[in-house]
This record gives sequence, structure tokens and C-alpha cells, in this order.
Amino acid sequence: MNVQTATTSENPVKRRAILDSAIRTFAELGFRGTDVQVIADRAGVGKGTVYRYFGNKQDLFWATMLEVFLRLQDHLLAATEGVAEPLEQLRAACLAYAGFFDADAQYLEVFVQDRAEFRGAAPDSHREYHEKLIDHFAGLIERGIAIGRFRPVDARKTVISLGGVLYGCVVHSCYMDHNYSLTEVTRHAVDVFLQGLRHHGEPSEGDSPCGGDTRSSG
Amino acid sequence: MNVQTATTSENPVKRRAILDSAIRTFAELGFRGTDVQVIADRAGVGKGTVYRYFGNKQDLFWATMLEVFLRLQDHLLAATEGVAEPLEQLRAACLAYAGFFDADAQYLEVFVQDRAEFRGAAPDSHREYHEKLIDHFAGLIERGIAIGRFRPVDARKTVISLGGVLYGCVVHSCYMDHNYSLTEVTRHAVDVFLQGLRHHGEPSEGDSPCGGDTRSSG
Amino acid sequence: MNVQTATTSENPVKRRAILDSAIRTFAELGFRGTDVQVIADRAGVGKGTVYRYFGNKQDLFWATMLEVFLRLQDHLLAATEGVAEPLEQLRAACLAYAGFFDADAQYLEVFVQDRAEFRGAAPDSHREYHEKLIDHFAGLIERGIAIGRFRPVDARKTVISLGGVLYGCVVHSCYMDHNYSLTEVTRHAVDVFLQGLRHHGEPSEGDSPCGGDTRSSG
Amino acid sequence: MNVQTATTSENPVKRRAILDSAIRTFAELGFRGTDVQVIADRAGVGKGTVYRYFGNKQDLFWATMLEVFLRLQDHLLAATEGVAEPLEQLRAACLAYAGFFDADAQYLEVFVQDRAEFRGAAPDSHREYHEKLIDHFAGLIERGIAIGRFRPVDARKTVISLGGVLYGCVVHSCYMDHNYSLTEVTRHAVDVFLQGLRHHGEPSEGDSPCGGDTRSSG
DNA sequence: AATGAATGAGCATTCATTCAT
DNA sequence: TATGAATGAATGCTCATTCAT
Repeated sequence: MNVQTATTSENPVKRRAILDSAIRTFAELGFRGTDVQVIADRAGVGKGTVYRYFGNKQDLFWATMLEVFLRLQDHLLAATEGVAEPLEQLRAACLAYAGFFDADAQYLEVFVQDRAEFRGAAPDSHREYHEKLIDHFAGLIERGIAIGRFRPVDARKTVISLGGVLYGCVVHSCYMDHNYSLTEVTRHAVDVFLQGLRHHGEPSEGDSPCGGDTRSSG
Repeated sequence: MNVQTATTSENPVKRRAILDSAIRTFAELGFRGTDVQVIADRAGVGKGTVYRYFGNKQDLFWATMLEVFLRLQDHLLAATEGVAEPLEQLRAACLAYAGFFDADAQYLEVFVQDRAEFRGAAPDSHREYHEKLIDHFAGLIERGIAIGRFRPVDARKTVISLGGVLYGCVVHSCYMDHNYSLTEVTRHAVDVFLQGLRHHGEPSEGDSPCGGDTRSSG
Repeated sequence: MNVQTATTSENPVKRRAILDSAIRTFAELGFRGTDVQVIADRAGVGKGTVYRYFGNKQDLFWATMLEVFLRLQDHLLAATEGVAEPLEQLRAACLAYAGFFDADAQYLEVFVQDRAEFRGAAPDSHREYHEKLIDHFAGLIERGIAIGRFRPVDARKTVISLGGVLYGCVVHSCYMDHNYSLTEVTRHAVDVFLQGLRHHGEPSEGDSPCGGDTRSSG
Repeated sequence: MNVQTATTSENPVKRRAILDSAIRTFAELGFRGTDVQVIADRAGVGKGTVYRYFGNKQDLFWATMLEVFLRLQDHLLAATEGVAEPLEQLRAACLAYAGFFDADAQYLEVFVQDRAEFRGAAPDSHREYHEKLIDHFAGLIERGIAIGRFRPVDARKTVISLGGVLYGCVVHSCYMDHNYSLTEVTRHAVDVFLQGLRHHGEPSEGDSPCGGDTRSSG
């Protein structure tokens, strides 16, 4: 599912090593704070090799960002694979989102750096990946609406809002000394959000209104 | 409501000029990308003066961040002042949040830089401000629960989640080529979220379920 | 006779030290081969100071080149000051030209670097200095023609040719293992050239045809 | 007339391609500014091949320089082949020199780079070529003196001076905004110089004193 | 108190050269 | 023999911070 921009004979092992090193280093030091030499050292290659493979620091960062995005995407799709119910599929994706960043904080910081340094400016190729993922989940919501699970909301706008919700919860979680974990906060937000999305003709398909732990604070 | 760290005689006009210049410059160039000389130039003071007033670049940034936070806080409190209903007060605060950053993108970028560069690490003084604000809105929710407006959720966790929702919507909005404005996306998220927060014994207090434009996409 | 581009308070002593260091270093290592750090070290200032005073390496070089040009110009004008006869004045200037570069080979190499790296491209300000000097000597030749000392040649073209002759002799002198010194070769070329410039109605104003050492090779 | 340093089997076509590419690239970018990769690319060979054929960048440059020198030498000798009169032969050689560089500015820049980067330092083999050429023209002048065409000058010194004159005129020509072409300036210098070389017992062998265009400036 | 000249550590990028294939 | 991937030393320039005036 990954892309290979390799024009000439490139060693995929080295490419991967550099990318892993870049994720780690950009996450740790930030984009501006990262010395490419450090990435090279940690990847076990010469600095020149990094430039051979990725052109310059910015392109290297974008390749890094895309790599993280694709890993996230794989993670999300895998998490929703066996789930049939639209609402439960959505919830599964949301929890997978939280889990992805909770499991590896490096990925989170790469996302943050991307926003801070480039403000969403990215090669068009990246945009297309975003679009596709948005479309995927918008379709999911459309289906949920069609079968009466969701209120008749603007599906696309809802996906984008939900993206903001998820992004904000994981990124913002570092701010509070609260005892709630990243996943906990995100789960709560998702619970409430999905509850707000539900169609009101029927109170609920199960017993609990929106998942059991709404009140429990862990 | 501002803080004065001034040890000796300081000119508040100059202090304010530097702070305004810092907001503008950090927002435009980022923390690492900002040359303190530029801040000084734009403030019309010497570079040494900037260091006299704020010690070093990082402390200057934190002072800048606090200034923005306080302006946001003033804005939020002002927006909720006359509102009686807990839910409507909450909604008003949320919309004020969106409006604050929509009106001046500089504030947004300062927030983003803070997260990217310092990851929530900030002097304890800042923390206290955050805590107070969280407490304020947690109290609001508690009251809403008490009078049967909200479901019996964990108030504090809900405030923190809502903080993430708001932060995420405004910060993430730059990513999509979507036609939705920052405010629009945020309003939608807030609508859904607040709807999910409502107590279900009563369908709604007014006519519209959660604000009129849930479906409209313009 | 030097220019001071100083906009703010600059230390002329430091400026001069940097310029001297730059002449020495560019001459020794060439433009591309020169590390600005070396110039700074030899000048006894920080590298940042060099950039403060001259902006960048190229501008520093041009300032260096202009400095050398102005020193040469001073030298030429001083050498011709007391001489009345146009032809003798011209000869004196030519020998002064050779003497200037013979006395300090650094100047020569700076000229060479300028040609090699910038191919005559230079700020307009430099051009004006060149023009003025050419005009000066063209006027001299015009006068020599008017009083019958020189053949009726194109004065301006002759000055430019003579410039080439002088430049070529001093710059080219390093190529041969010949025993002739830079000055010797140049003097010979000048002798022959000036002889070719003379008006032929009168054999010579003195006894020797064009200077005594035309044949001597020591 | 070319040299073959080839130790083992070398492809002369490739060698020539590299040399042509080197002439073009060194002329365009300068010695230090030239990336050997570019030479290889333009020659259509691998970078390793360039190193196989020429050892290192400096040796490649010297081979390039020698190639240009030999082409110039061929050009000069060809131009003087049918000319009998020593003075006219000399003049023909001088004009051929100007024409050589006027026709292809690349050659000129290679010469300039050689002087700037290596200051005449070159393998002894090169020196021998220079010597031979100097001897050739010195002999010409000796003959001219013997038959009373030239004044009794030091022939060798005169050749070297003339070399400087020619070199200076062509190299220096880029400096002035004057309207004179490289050839024009050189021709004028040569006219005057040769005129100054003439024996004065006889005013002239032809009608014009030193070539027709001494005054014309077009 | 206010200033800005001076500093030098820090970093992105290039390119000559090597050597495994 | 020919190649080009890999390397790391080298260098132009920036900018946070200091301190003499």
C-alpha cells in the first residue's frame, strides 16, 4: 500500500531505515530542530545518502508525513474490516485513531510538526490520499443515514468535523495534567459525538445510551 | 487581567508593542523561524529591549502565548455573559472560540506553534489559568446536569474533550480543500457534540434539535 | 578617495582590517577556495561581523575588488602627477601599473579572480570608476595627438588596447619560465607599443628610440 | 597531435566526448563551479568513466587545457602557413589568435580558469609545448630582424610580450562596455605593436602605415 | 534604561572521490 | 571495462544572546 517513488535502483531497506529514523527524529526534535546529520546517523547511512534518496529536508519531511499517514490509514481500515454496523464501524475507526497515536507518540508529533511548519501545504499527491479517506468515511455515514441509524446530517461536513474532533483530542491531550489518557479523552468525545449523530426515532439499539463508560472516569 | 513580571520600571506601552509584534511574527514565521530582530524592528524598539523585557526567546514566546490565551478567555467569558441556559452558554462559548480564531488567524498559529515547539510544557502559572477555565466550564456542565439539561456525564472529562474538539476543528481546518469555513466546521462539530450531551427525557427545549444548519452545506 | 557605504555606525578600522584580510585571502585561495571564516580569523573579527559589514561573500569580493582598483588608480595618478609630456606621462602610468602589481602580487590575483569568477560583471558603480579612468587617459592621448606627438589614432580604442596590453603582460607573466620579470616584460611591451604610437614626422624627442633597454635582457 | 595517456585500452571517441564536455562545462561554470557529474552527463558516460580516463578533476582540467592549447596552436600555424613576409606572418598569427577566441568563447574561459586556478602551474609536458611555440615565433622575429624588417629587439622577450598583449586584449575585452569587439581591440593593439617593431630606416613597405583601420572605430 | 554591534555555534546542502557490482 | 550508489568533509549564511556605550 506504500508508494515507491524510486526512479533508479534504490535500496528499499535503506529507504525504510531513513524513513524510520526521520519519523523518530522529527518527532523528537521537531522539523526545524532536526539536523539531517542526526537522521543519517540514526539510519546508519551517510548524510549524502539521505539527500540522494529524498532531495532535501522538506521533501524528506513530506515523505515522512506520508508514510505516517499511510500507516494510520492501514491501521484504520484494518480496524473496521470486520465490522458491519455503520455506527460501530465509525466508532471502531475512531478508537483505532486514538489507539494509533497512543501506541506511538512519534506519529502524533510528526502530525503536529506538519501542521506547525507547513500549515496544510503539501504536494497534491498527499491531498488525494486525504480525499480518498474522507470519501470512504463519508460513504459510511451516508449509508448509516440511509438505513436510519444517523440523523440526516451533511455527511462530508460531518467527516471533516469528526476529523477535527479526533485530531484535536489526541493533539490537545498533552496540555492537561488531567489523569485522563489520550485514548480516554478521545473515546469520551467520540461517544458524545456519535450519540449526537444518532437518529432519535429509536432511543437506541442496545441498552446503554452511547457506550457504558460515559460517566466512569478510569 | 494581564500579568506584569516587571521587576523594575517598565514601559507598558513598549511591552504591549513587543507582545503585539511577537504575536504577529511568531504566527507568520513560526517560533523557530522567527528572528528576534524582526520582532524588535516591528515593535519599534531595540533588540536589547526585547531581551530586557522578556529574558529570552522562549520566555517571550510563553508571554506571547499567555497573552493570546488571556485574550481568548476574555472573549469566551464576554460571549457567555448574558446567557442563562447552561447549554446555550456552552454553545455560545464554543462559537466564540471559533469566532476568535476565525477573526484573527494569528492567534491560531500561536497556539499551533506552542503545541509544536513546547508540547504543552509551560510555566505553572499558565497551568493555573487553564485549570481555572476548565473548572469554570466544568461547573457549568455540572449545573446543566443538575437541572436535567445534560446527561449525567463526567463534567471534567467532558470539558477536556470539548476543548479537544474545538482545538482540533480550528487547527485542522486548514487541511481540507473543502468549502467549509473554520467556523462552519466547528459549529457543526459543536452542534453534534452538544446534541450528544443532551438529556433524552425531553426531546428539545426549542424547535430546532441542535441549531438550524446541521444539513446545510453552503 | 575611498568610498564609505557605511549606513550605520561602522568601525572603519575593522572595515579596513576585513578588506585587507580579504585581499590577502582571495588572492591566496581564490574566490571559490576562500572560506569566509578564514577572512574573519585573519582580520581578527567574528564571521558574523564580516557578514554584517559586507552582506555576503560576493559583495565582499566586489568591495575588495573596488578597493584594489582604487589603490591602483591612486598609484597611477600619483605616478603621472609631475610629468608634463603626454608620451612620458603615458609611459609613467604604464610602468606604475607594472610596478603596482610587481610590488604586491596579491593585487594581481584579485584582478584575476574577478575576471575568472565574474567575467566583468560588476555593480554599475564599479563601471563608472573604470569609465572615468579610461576618459582620463583618452584625454591624454588626444592631447598628444593634438600636439603632434602621437599618430592620429582612435584615442579611446587605444586606451582600451593599452589596458589589455598591460593587463595581459602582468597576468600572463606567470606562465613562462623565462627569466624576465613582470616589470621587464611589461616595460618592453609598453616600449614597443608607445613607439608604434609615435608620430613619424620627427624621429624622437630624445636620443634613444623608445627607452634604452629594448635589447638588453638582464 | 594529441597526447594519449591511455595506459590500457581506451575508447578515443569517449575520450573526445569527455574532453568536449569538459571544455564546455569548465567554460560555463568555472573550474570550482563544475560538478564532474555534469561533465559525465553531458558526455554521455558514467562519472566513474571520467575518473578512469583522467584520474581526477585537476588532471581532467589540465588535459582540457592542453586540448584547447593544441587547437589554438593548430589554428595559429594553419593561419600563417602560406604567408612569407615575417611581419605579415606575425600579424596573421595575431589575428588568428583573436579569431580563435572570438569564434568560440569557451576556449577563452578555459584559459581564464587555468590562470585563475593554477597560476601557470602545469605539468612539464605543457611547458614544453609553450616553449616550442615561443621558439617558433622568436625564430620568425629573428629572421625579420635579419632581413631588416624589425628593429633589433630581443626576439624572445618580444614574443613573450606579444603573448601578453594578445592574451590581455582577448581576456580583458569583456570589461568595457565599449562597442569594440574582441577582435577589433586586439587588431588595434597588434597594429600599434607591430608598427612599433618596425625598422625605421624605411618608413613602410606598403602604403598604409600599419593597417588601414587604425583610426576607424566602426 | 535602551540600544545595536559583535559574536560563533549551528545547519542545509554540495561534490570529489571511491569501490562494489 | 564501465558504472553510479554511497560517503563525509567542506562552506555560506543565520540568529540567539551578550555587553559596552
